Amino acid sequence: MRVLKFAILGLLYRQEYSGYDITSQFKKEIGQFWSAKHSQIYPELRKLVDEGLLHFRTQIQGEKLEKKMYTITEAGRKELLAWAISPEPLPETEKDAFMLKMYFIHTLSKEEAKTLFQDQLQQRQDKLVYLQQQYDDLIPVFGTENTADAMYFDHPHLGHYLVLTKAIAREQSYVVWLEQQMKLFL
Amino acid sequence: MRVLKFAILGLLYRQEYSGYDITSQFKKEIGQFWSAKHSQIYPELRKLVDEGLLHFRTQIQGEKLEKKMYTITEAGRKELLAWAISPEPLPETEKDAFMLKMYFIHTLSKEEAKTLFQDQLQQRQDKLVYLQQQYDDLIPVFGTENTADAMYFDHPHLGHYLVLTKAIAREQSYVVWLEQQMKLFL
DNA sequence: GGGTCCATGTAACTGGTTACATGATTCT
DNA sequence: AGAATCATGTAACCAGTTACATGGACCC
Repeated sequence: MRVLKFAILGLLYRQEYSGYDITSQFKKEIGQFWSAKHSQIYPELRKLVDEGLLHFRTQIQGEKLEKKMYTITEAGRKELLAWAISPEPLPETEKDAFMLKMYFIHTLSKEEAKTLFQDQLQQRQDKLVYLQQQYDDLIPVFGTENTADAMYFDHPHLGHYLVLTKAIAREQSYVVWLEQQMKLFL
Repeated sequence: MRVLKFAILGLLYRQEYSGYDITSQFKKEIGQFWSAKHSQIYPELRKLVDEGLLHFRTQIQGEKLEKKMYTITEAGRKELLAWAISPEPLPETEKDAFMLKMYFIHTLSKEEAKTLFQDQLQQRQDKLVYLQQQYDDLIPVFGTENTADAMYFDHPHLGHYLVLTKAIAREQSYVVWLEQQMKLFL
C-alpha cells in the first residue's frame, strides 16, 4: 500500500524538509499514528525522486555538511491528493500484544495477571499525562475550548489538533477499560 | 519479538489444533488484536516443532486427507509462561492510516474531508454493531452483567470476554471522537 | 576536548502479504 | 455435478527493524 510514500508526500505538501527533518517529524505528534526509521526513509526518498514525485536541492550547512532538501512535484501532489480522498478501509486486525496476553489470561495466576494489568495501567496513565501536556501546549496557539465553536476548518494546526485529541481519546479509552476490568482482582 | 510464536503457543495451551484450525482462530475474536495468514502459520509451526516447543501427530480425515494436529510441549509451556508474565511495553506508534490522512486534512476541501470522515464513521459504527452482536452471543454463556459481580477470574471464557469488551471500547471511542469532530463540517 | 545533535547512507535480517499450487471433503 | 470449505505447502515480494558505518556542527 506504500503508506510511507504518502506520509512523506504529505509532510512535504507545505514545506521543504531534509530526510533528517522527516525522521524528526515522526518523533512528534504524527508519530502516534505513523512513523519510520531513517533507514527506511532515505531509500524511500530516493525512490520518490526516481518516480518524479519529489526533487531536491543540496544545501550546505555550516562549512561543508551537505543536506538534501526535498520538495514535492506537481505529480507528487496529484498522487497525494488521490490517496488522501480515497476512503480508508478498516484494518481487520489492530495488533496489540498486551491484548493477546489477556486472551491467554488463563495461563497466569491471579497475582501474575494483576501485576501485568497494573503495569499496563500505569504506562497508559503516564502516556495520557504526556499527551495532555502536549494538548495544553497546543491550545493557546490553536484557540478552541470554552468558546463552543471557534473551530476553523482552515486552521493551519487542525491536523495537529485532530491527531492529539484522537491519541488522548485512545489512551483514555484504554485506561477506562483497564480500570473497569480491575474488578477481576478484588 | 516473534509474537506469532507466542500466539500459536497460547492457542495450543488448552487444546490440540491443526494449522488450519489456528488460521480459523485468527478469524475469530482474537483476530481483533492478532492474526496471521496460513502462509505465515505453516512455516512457523514447522519452526516451533524444530525448536522442540511443539509436536504433532498426523490424523486422517475421511478417506485419505492428512492433517497435522499440534500439541504444546513442556518446553513450549515454559516459554509461553515466561512471555505471558513479562510486562508489555507500549508501542511508540499505533499505525492508523486514516489518522495519517486526518493529519493532512489541509490537503482536502471541506467537502472531501467530510465525505472521508462520514465514510469512516459509518464503517466504525457497522463494526461496533457486529462486535455488540458477538458480545450479546457471549453473555448467556458467560453470565456477567446486572448481577454486579459474578465475574470469575477462572472462567474459561474470560479471555474471550476481555478481548470483546476491549474491541468494543476501542470502536466506541473511535465513533465518539469522529462524532465530536463532525462539528468541523457544520 | 567531549558530548549531543545534525546528517546520510547501506546491509542483513525479520515479519508479513500476495500469489502460486494442489488436492480432499462435505453439503446441496 | 458444483460450490464451499477443509487442508497444506512454497515462492516472490514488500514493509519494517537493527546494526553497521561515517562524518560535520554546535555548545559548553
